[in-house]
Amino acid sequence: MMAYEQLKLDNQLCFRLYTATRLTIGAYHPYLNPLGITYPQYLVMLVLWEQNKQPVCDIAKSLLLDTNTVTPLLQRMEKMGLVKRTQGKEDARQRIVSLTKKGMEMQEQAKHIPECLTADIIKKANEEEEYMGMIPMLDKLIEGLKQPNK
Amino acid sequence: MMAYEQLKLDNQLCFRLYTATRLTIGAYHPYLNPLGITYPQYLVMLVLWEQNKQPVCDIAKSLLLDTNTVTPLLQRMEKMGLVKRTQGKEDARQRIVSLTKKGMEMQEQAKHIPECLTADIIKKANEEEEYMGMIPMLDKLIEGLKQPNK
DNA sequence: TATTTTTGCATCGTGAACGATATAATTTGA
DNA sequence: TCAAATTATATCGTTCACGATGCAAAAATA
Repeated sequence: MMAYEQLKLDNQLCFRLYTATRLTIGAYHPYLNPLGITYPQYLVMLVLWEQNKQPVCDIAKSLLLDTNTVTPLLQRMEKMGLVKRTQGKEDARQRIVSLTKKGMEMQEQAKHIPECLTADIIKKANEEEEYMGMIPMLDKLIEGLKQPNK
Repeated sequence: MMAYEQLKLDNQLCFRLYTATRLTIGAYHPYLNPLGITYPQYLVMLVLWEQNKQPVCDIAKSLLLDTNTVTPLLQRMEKMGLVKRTQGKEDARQRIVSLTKKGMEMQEQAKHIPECLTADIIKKANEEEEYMGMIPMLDKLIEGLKQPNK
């Protein structure tokens, strides 16, 4: 049985994206484990540190995720004492998510993570420029594909 | 409260990788749904079409995954009638995974998926060269980070 | 050879992703 | 104004990822 050339794993861009993502998220573990949060939870923290008190839908929009992913994530984070969720005043459907004291203080502990991670990647895979060079392509890819989530 | 510049979502390479991956996998849905398989299952099929009859560990190695991810995946695929798993003869610990007739026939239906996907992405996000240009960088990134799974 | 270590596979538990669906509040528009 | 459509959130079920752990077979080593 012969594989079609185009079906070979080695010719798949998506498989590379998928693998690179998994491994890169794995590289965050040494820094996120001490904080007790996962990578998706870290992303939510980034969003809230940048802009506190947001309805669930805005957080979801920033992360290009649906609420059925974000809601349980926030529920776990609330249970951990990182955020609280209050009823919206103007729009009663909305749940406004805000950082607790603990959630705000975590920013200080997290502020070196990006540079640590860059350093780790450079050390293991060399050359920073190249990775940064991917950014415009990834952005274009995301922009083109993100329609469903508006 | 001010966010540190480096903690802004917009400065995160990994978030882009993560999002681009999710959206790209999503772009496979129109083609994988008719086959009744998921994207990770499609990856397993790619591996087996390229080389039938492999122990679980080899499949896992190809995909840079651990057996605790691959085993349940294969169990589901066996239940769907795509593969069968037999005891290894030389090494009794191994489970040899092979394609069923149904699994082999699926290759014919799948052979146009890569070009369809490329066409979709080009149509939505323009310019093929750029995405292909990411391949060497992703490979280097993967190579540098993949140590744990050997 | 006997013991230790490693390897291959499996199971369990947790946390995402995401399709499908539900519910209530808001908005639209006939 | 009142029904219909939309929006914001939540719940449920399934499938991945993956850490932790267990077990038996094989390999390494004393």
